[in-house]
Amino acid sequence: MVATNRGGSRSQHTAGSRERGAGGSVAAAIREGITSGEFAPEQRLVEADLSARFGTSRSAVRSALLQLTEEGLVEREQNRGARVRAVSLDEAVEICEVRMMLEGLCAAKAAERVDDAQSAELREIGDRMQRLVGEGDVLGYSEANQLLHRRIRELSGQHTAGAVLERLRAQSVRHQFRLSLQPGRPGVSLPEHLAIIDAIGSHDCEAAERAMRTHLGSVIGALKEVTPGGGLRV
Amino acid sequence: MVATNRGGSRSQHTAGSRERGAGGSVAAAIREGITSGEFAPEQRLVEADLSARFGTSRSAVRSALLQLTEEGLVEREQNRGARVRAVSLDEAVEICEVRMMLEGLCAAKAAERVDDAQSAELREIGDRMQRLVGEGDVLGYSEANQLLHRRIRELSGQHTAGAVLERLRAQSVRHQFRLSLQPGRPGVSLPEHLAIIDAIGSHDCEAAERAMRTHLGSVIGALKEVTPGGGLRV
DNA sequence: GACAACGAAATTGGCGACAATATTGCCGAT
DNA sequence: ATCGGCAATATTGTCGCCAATTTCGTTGTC
Repeated sequence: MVATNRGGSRSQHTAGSRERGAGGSVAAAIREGITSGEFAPEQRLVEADLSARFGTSRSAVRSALLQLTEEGLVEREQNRGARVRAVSLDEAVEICEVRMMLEGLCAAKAAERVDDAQSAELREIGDRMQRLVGEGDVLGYSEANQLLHRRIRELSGQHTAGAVLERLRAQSVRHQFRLSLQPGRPGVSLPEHLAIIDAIGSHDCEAAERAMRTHLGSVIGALKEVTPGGGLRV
Repeated sequence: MVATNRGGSRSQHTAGSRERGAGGSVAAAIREGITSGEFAPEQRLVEADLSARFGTSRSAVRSALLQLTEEGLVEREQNRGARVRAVSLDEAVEICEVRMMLEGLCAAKAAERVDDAQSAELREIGDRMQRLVGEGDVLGYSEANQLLHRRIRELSGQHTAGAVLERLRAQSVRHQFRLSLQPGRPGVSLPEHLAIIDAIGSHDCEAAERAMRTHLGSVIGALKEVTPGGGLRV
């Protein structure tokens, strides 16, 4: 018995978020439901209901919920089921502090690695952001914002940091969205974004890290200001 | 009712870590096996074998494996089973870069929050490290090293960063251990640790962050030097 | 002798059923 | 009317079984 054969040569992967099998697609569906707001925070996620809804078996839902628990999107209690995890404002701030560090790292690495075509692409995103702010397209700006951050992450080549950031983004998407709807917010964050793009384009690692930190520091300040009550849920 | 040996063997784990249910304790056992080196990298983890070994059902092992996959400790391939994930040197370096940022954050926050008793505790750990290095107790020094980093994490009050760091630590424990056995290594890292303790003790956030970054930068350098071949597995 | 096709063994994936536990509604006593 | 105990329900936890897939050994053919 046992088969302790080792030494297979698997190419290293990036711990990204590709789904596996049927259970994975169920997890993706539930994740989508949570991030899109269809499933509200603290809402109970009953296994039988979800299995009926997605037309799969209960065990598929079960393993999906287990996976999402690890990702920090759902909470489970012994014999009491799963529910959508509500991240408090304090947690959202903590997440932003981690982002400040990790995206700072990614920005520095990106500044070190980008070629001309790539920095031109970033500048194009910056131009689009500027135009969208001018047009008052808040939703479009929010999308471009996410795109810019993701692109910088990708350009950094930091798979570990990227995986961590992707998970944290899923957890705090609700706070992010709420913040993006705040009037006057784009006017503050736009120049910060442009500064990041400039620093990366001129291959200035330190400036890129500093600019990214400044930007996320500003996000933290805005988060605290919007809900000064403290650890309220959202 | 055939030989339905249920409830067979559990309850011997009073494990302090708040694992959930039987499946959780199985996950803890497998995790222990991986981090302790009992299960080698790339070694196959056959569900039936593990269930026999731990006296639990195959589904418990199955869900445990799923959880460990999310934690980044095992890899799974469709219809081909699970195996212990081998983290390459490149990945270990990436992990250290993330640690550099996140532990830097924790050090800064710790410097901001510690009271006198806590900083005295840190200084005591520093004294112990110094003594252990003098005695040539490499293993004891490695333990004290982990304790110091963990304690700083705890003092920082940063739960999000702490959770990320804990997961990354489990992934890179093998590289960490290998590095600690390197001759001359303690002599290099000891003063770095003492500098961190000093900075936190004097409530100097910036200095604490800088000292922690310097320390982990040195760890990265040592990692690269020990295995200059590149992305070899360990 | 090498190679391809075939078949048997091993292993995982998924499903339904049953047991354990928590929650809810109900009833009676104070 | 309220509170505590008790039964009914709802939901999760766990198990064994069977199908699907991969892997490995065998055999036949060129």
